[in-house]
Amino acid sequence: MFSIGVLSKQAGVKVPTIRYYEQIGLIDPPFRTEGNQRRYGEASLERLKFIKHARDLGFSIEAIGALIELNHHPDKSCAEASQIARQQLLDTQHKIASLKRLEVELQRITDHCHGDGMVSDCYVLSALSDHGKCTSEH
Amino acid sequence: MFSIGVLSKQAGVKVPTIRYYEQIGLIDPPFRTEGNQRRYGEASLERLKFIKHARDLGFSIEAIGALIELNHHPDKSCAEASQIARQQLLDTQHKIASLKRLEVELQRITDHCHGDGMVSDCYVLSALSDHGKCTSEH
DNA sequence: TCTTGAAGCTCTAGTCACTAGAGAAATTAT
DNA sequence: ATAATTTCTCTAGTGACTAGAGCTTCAAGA
Repeated sequence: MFSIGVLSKQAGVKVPTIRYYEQIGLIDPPFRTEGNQRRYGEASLERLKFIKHARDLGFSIEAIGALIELNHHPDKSCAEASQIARQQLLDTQHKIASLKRLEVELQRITDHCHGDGMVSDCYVLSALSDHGKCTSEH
Repeated sequence: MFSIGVLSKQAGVKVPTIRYYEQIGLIDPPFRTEGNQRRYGEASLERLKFIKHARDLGFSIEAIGALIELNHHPDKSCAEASQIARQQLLDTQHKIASLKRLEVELQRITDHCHGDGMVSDCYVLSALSDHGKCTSEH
């Protein structure tokens, strides 16, 4: 049995975040000492690590909740879990593609401006004013 | 002079967002009709398009505020504008690099799971439980 | 055993950039 | 004149936390 501070360090999740996860029902309320302090066991640590890892990979709290719910039914098919992960992969790929388009535009804009002119001639400012100068959609 | 609805359509920014921008001081309060409705001119449209474009490129409201402020001093050096844009480019590149690492892990996780097994054997769930299975840091 | 200082508790409010909804008033079209 | 649409203000909600106030409990050293 360990305190919330120890759990926090073990899992790499901040103390207020753990309390927040409990508040929204993502983790179960733990035992309490007589003085009302939280005490956790190994199972809590494992779950919190799971959550942390999934958050780091970009899963939403909602998706993580669904995965945990699935985990409670070991005899069910894992099709749903697979689907959630695949969707997360697609979302990530879309974000990458979108950011790459922005990168191209930003590179073009900054390449044109060396920061040594006057504001009135600044390509950064004029490019932002005029979407027509962009080479692709975004 | 046109209404907030027309401005909204012209700039591609939703009506409540325009009011929000006014509230936080990103755009100036416009004229009002006798009946208290907002009426805008061309200058407002240009500024709103500028904001929209910069937002689409990922600039924060704060950065946009700084760029607008610069725009009010045409005789100053554009070094600061250039710096803001370069920082935005760096941020974007970091985000892309980070998302690419996540993509690799997600791809690996989903490749291992065809969704036809049982939850108890699911690679998605076990991979999320065990960071040690990851091939790179994230 | 006492004391001190760290760690814990609850609760509220703030972050960012909006978005949604209620209920009333103004404007536009028929 | 009436009906339909738009606009107004205001409050509250979103996601995923983070920060702070003011209080209590715990663990370690003297």
